[in-house]
Amino acid sequence: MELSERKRRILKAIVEQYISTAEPVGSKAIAADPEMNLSSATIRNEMADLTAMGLLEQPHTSAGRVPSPQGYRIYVNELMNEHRLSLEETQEINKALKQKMSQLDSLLADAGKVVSELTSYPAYALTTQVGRRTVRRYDLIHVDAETVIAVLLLEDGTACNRVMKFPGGIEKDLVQRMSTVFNTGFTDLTAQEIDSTMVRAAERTLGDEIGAAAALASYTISVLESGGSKKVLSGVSNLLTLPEYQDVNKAHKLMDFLSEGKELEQMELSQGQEGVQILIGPENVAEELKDSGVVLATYPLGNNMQGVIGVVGPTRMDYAKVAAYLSYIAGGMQQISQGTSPPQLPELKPVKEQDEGR
Amino acid sequence: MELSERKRRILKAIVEQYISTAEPVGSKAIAADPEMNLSSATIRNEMADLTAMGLLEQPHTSAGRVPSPQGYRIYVNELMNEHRLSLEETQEINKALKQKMSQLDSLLADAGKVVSELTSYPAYALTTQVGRRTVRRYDLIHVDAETVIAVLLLEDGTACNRVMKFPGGIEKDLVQRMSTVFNTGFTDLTAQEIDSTMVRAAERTLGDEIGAAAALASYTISVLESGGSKKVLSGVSNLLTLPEYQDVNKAHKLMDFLSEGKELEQMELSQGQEGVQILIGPENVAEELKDSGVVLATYPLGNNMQGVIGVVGPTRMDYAKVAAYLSYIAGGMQQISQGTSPPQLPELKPVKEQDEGR
DNA sequence: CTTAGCACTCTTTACCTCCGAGTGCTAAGG
DNA sequence: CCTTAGCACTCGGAGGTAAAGAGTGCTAAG
Repeated sequence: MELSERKRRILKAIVEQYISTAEPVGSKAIAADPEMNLSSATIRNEMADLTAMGLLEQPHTSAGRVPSPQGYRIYVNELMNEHRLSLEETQEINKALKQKMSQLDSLLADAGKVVSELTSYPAYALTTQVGRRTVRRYDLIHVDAETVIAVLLLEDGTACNRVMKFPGGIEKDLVQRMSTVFNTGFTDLTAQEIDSTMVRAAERTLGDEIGAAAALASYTISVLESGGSKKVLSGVSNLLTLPEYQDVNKAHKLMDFLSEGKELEQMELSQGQEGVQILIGPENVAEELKDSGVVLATYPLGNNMQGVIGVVGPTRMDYAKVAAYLSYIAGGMQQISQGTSPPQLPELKPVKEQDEGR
Repeated sequence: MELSERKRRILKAIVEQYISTAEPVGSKAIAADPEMNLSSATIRNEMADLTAMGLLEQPHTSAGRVPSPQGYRIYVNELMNEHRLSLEETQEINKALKQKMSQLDSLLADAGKVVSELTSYPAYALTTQVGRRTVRRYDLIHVDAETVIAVLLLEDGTACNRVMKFPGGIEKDLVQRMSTVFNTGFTDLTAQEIDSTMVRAAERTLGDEIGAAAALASYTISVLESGGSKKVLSGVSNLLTLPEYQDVNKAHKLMDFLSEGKELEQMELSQGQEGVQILIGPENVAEELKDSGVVLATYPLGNNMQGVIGVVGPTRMDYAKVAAYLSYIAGGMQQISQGTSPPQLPELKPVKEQDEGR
């Protein structure tokens, strides 16, 4: 069936109404809109059509309609007005970001916090590595008889360290030889390329009986695998204010899922993508998100790194607004990370189209 | 009124029953205990007394009794059996800790996670600095003509690094001398004690014209100022499984409060204290915790640092068990941070007495 | 094609009653 | 004098029913 202009207007009205009330919306409520010069009966007919087309759903016979994920999709792709950030909104965001813009590490955390505060939904902030991640150079500092600091300089120019303790003591000589062995044998390798035979070989070469090589190798792998990716989750408890999560069980499941950080996979999927993405209900990969909505904004972050900011909420989320916020903040993050000052003007990318998700 | 031996036994039974069921407990339930050779009528009389003494409360006339905060206090101070960790329990803890015991940084986070998983309550892990925060040792790694990695080993045993770029190039010799200068002149100083005259003096001594010393000094200050206090919260969503937080509103308030990290003040109060502390209901300073229980374990953490692990739960928490867990894990954390291997044997400190809280 | 009208469906809410758990009190028994 | 059996009483929770309300689909008329 064709999606007439009128049907589109009705769908839009329904989605927006539902977004703000979280209650199934009936024909009368729509007819009440002065913009809509139609009687409730006519609207009922149209709604019946929209339901038949799979864009609306009916919780039960005598309830109003609720947008289906497909309905949301159409709304997001075609019907949604872009939310223009008001001057106050941008000022608010700028203020919040500026206050916290002390360090990139904490910036990430704070960006998440800002987003979750502004949107009242849980928010994610994370960085991921796009390309090959390897160690360029090892430095081992022998601090005292039992302590070594391992410093790994990665190919992307960042360094990380770990204090390693060897209760039985560790020889300075062993540390030095280990440094040589690792710098020749373990550089330019990804986490996958390091395997236990290599480690055992190194142990033999070194005469290492205290597992020092193994410890260093496993640290290396953990660093490489962590993908330099950091992630921060903020504002989970916001879920509890939403009517859809009044059911403690439901809330608990989602919160658990979020704190586990598993949805990272989801976000990794979106790595290639640029700009703002919206994932509605079943379009999400993770089972736990099948009836939630996710809005993601990605931004480049130098050195093969990519930042992602994400918001998780009910399917009935105010996509227009959230997308605008995320887009703006992602832009700000990018600029900050490039050392330029925080953004002063709202600059919105159009919301990206994307496949219909069944 | 005197607290007879029999009353004490009854109070103990009531508290324990309530801890495990979360339901008001009636006289019959207590009388059913074969240890208790009394009829329900007698118990009722005693319960009436205990209620008069303010140790029990009655939600409504025809419900059983619930321990009052004072009742808990007496239970915790005098009646509670110390929970001996079973072999399985210690093994479980050790296993969990060992798996995660990779790095002190993440150890903190992981300790919190372990605790919250083991106890099914939200858990806090944090370190605070009691006294001075200083650098113990500087290591400078000259990577290439333009690049130096500075590694700072702090007094608390953690290390941090930064990659420093000098676009005009930096001499290996300068780096080496700088290392000496900083190791002699800038260790054991707090952020406040480092001032610009020192930095200028160092620059002169070094013949440093590229601001290397200044860069290192400012990095040092930023690290020291960042206040080594870290805190991690885990397992908040566990609240939602508890019957007392089925009320979404209540849960939300507490969760919000916890994520804000405000109760840190609370924990700071307990800084001086050693060992395990238990704070019941109104004994908590924070309004939001007035009907929760908090168990805290503190442990020394190298020079001037102190670690705190805390668990927040309903007043009806299994204090004996939680205290045992925390005490054990705090002991483990301390040992790990001192570089010895993870603990193998349960070693419990007696639960500390403490003033009655009004 | 639109719309008023109407019968019908289904949820929500209020209200009521009944049941059971638990109490406090009294009186009898050791 | 303490313990215990018995009993009347209280009160919250479960279950059931009825009424209210919201919304629908269909029909027929404009």
